[in-house]
Amino acid sequence: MEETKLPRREREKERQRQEMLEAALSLFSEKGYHNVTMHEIAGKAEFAIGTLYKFFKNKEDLYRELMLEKSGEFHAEVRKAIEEHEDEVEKLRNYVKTIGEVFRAHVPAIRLYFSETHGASFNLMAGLDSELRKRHEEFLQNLTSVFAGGIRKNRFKGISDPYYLAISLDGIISAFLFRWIEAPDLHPYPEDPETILNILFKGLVDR
Amino acid sequence: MEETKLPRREREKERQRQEMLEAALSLFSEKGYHNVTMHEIAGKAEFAIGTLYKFFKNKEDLYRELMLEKSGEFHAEVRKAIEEHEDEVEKLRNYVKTIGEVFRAHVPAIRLYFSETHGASFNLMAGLDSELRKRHEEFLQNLTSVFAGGIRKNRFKGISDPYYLAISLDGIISAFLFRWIEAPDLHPYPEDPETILNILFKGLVDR
Amino acid sequence: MEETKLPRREREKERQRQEMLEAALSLFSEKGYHNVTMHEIAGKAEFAIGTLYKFFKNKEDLYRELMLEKSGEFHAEVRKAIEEHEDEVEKLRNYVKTIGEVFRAHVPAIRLYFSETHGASFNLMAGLDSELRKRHEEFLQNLTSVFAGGIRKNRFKGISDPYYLAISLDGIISAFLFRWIEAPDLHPYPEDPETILNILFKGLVDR
Amino acid sequence: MEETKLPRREREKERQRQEMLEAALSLFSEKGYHNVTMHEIAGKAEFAIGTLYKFFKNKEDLYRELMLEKSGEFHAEVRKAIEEHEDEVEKLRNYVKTIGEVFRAHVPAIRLYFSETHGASFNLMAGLDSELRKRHEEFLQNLTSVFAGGIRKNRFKGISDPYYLAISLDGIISAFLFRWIEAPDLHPYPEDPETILNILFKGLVDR
DNA sequence: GATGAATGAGTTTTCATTCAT
DNA sequence: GATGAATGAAAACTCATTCAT
Repeated sequence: MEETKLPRREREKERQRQEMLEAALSLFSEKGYHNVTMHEIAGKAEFAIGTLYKFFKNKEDLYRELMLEKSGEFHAEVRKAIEEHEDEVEKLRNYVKTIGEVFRAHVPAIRLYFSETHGASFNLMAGLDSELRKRHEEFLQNLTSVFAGGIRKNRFKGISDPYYLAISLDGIISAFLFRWIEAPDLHPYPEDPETILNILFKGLVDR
Repeated sequence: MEETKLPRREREKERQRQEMLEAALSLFSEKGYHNVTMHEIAGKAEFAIGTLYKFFKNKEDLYRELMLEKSGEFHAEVRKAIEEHEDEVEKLRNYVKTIGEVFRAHVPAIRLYFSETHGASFNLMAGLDSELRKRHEEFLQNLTSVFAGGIRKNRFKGISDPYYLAISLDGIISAFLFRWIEAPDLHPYPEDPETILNILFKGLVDR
Repeated sequence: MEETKLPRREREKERQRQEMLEAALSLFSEKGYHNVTMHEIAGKAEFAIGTLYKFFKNKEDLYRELMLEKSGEFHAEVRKAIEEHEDEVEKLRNYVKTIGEVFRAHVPAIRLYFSETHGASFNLMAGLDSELRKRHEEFLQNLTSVFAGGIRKNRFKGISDPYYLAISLDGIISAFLFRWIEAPDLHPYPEDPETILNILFKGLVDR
Repeated sequence: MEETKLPRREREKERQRQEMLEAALSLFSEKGYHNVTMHEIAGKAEFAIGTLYKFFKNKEDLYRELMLEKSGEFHAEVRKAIEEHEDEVEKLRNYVKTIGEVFRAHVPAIRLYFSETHGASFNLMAGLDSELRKRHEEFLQNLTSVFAGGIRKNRFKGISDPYYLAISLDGIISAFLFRWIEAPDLHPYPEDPETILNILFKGLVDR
């Protein structure tokens, strides 16, 4: 019985940490990093400000951990989507579909993520930046392998470099998703993954 | 000689304004809006703080005017690139090439632009946001017309919706440029526009 | 013993608040609202500037609360002086005497009070102004009742309107007190209330 | 001809000075000393800021001169009212009447005057204060003489000290006028001087 | 002599962070 | 271990005043 005590402590602690991160995410995504105070976060999470600082060294640290955690979950889901199927076309289809679902499920985190990866944080948090970028690059490598594999296996014919194809698919999807985030009703993300994939597969053909 | 007197005043004023905007741009793009103080900007532009406030009502106003001005120049150059040629393929080629040049010429402004259009500004400056987005949307409409025209004139065959093609080309280019901005040496923007256009034209073909 | 714990917190807080108000009063009364900085007040009260702002939303708020509190104490003492006695002449006598004592005890507050009620605050703080004036008007009504009562009960004969008599007594006392505030040694406030009352009672008689 | 040239210059200068003082008076009386900027005054008077500083050493100086000038006019009119008649009762009657007219004619100046003499400027402008007070004291001496004269000549019987009577009449009138300034409709200044004089003459009589 | 552009000291206010209880 | 009162550095912005043209 005694041996569960500490783990319970741990679990309790982790639960509190999550509550704080959740409060922070919701506030950051709504108002932006600089327009949220540590007191607000503590208040929303229903902890004392001192307690917040017990869990996170400072505001930047809190932000960093939040971003890393969310980006971890995010990439895990997307990577799984790619690995799930054998066939490369199916992998791509599933990727396009999954990323839409993930976005829908995590709008606040995504808003923050975009702001970090495509955006204004600049040197704000140099360290965080580089970690997120590393993960993005890793993911691009995964996607590159899918394209390379598909070409090798003659599943489809890739005239362009697989890495470039990966960057491009990522860019296309980002463009659609970014527009969707800004105005979900005006710019829906295509239900059918084919809509997006076809842009690459046969978007334009020279006469 | 007397008749140049008043214009000279005006020109002098405009020159000062530009110096202030230039200083602001360089600082904002390096450190981000919230990490730059008005004193820093005034200092870098070599004016007293009071003088800065003579030209711009407040920090937000300075930022807004900076963004609108730069985005105006930027869009003008890109639009010209599209309108310059008759042939649609040539239009696209020129667009891809020009945008690379524009980026190279205005790195700091672009960093800021990305941060505003793809980024973290949240509600910070609702008015600016919407103006910049409007311009981007207008540009996408221009690009859509190019695709639609090319298809109509049988210059190339577009399987996908022209609007989607516009979004996609924009997305692909953004992806390349964003990577280039982050690490120019590691991720050069393709010299030859064909490299990017081919991703759309024959990037991938179903077996 | 435990039950005193929370009240002690409260009492401690109130004590600090009073220290801040006291510092503010002394500075405001010496130099005037606009010539006192929040840092000065914090410094004099021996608190950090942030602590001052924990207690008062802003400078105006601090001023308002100070004035309302002091004016409350002030009016309470004077009203009590009027209500204490049965006989109207005695009421007036006691009022003239008490107001002198109150002034002597609260010189700095009085200086501020004068500046607000007879003075230069203009539209600076519309809300405060009106509250203080309301209280003064209420007090004049009390005084009017005393005069009316004295006349009704044949305690003395009032040729003039009781309300005018109230305004006048207030004006006479103010004139004496204002002069005393400016130069206590040169213009002492009459020790004997009769000196002032007699001005009204038989100051001047037509031949 | 030449000798009129300089006087004309002088006169022109004085006219400009008056325009500046008038603009300042209107703004100060409306918003209070600290809420008016030198630029506002220059703007309202339609002069350049530099020109304003040619006429007045600084803001305080402008204020001082404004107050001294207005108080000079004011006291001259009132003194004249006292001196005009032979009979002391008539003097007082005329004084009460005239002061009401002067107030009506110079509301903005009066507001400022009250704020200076009964009010909040404190040490703001020690020098000014003392000059204005000196004039007020002089005026009280004039009034004292009237009371003393009236008593001596058996024109009326003064039970109280003539100086005290002067202070009191001044206080009564101030009380009425102050109320009138604050709310002219609610608290009109008595049309008939007798209303006020009777408060002193037979306001209250012991049974 | 008039002008008004330029100056920068000084003010209010916020908020990340600490530490005694 | 949690708390939240206290801190004070730092930022945006104003405005009296000067002085080159």
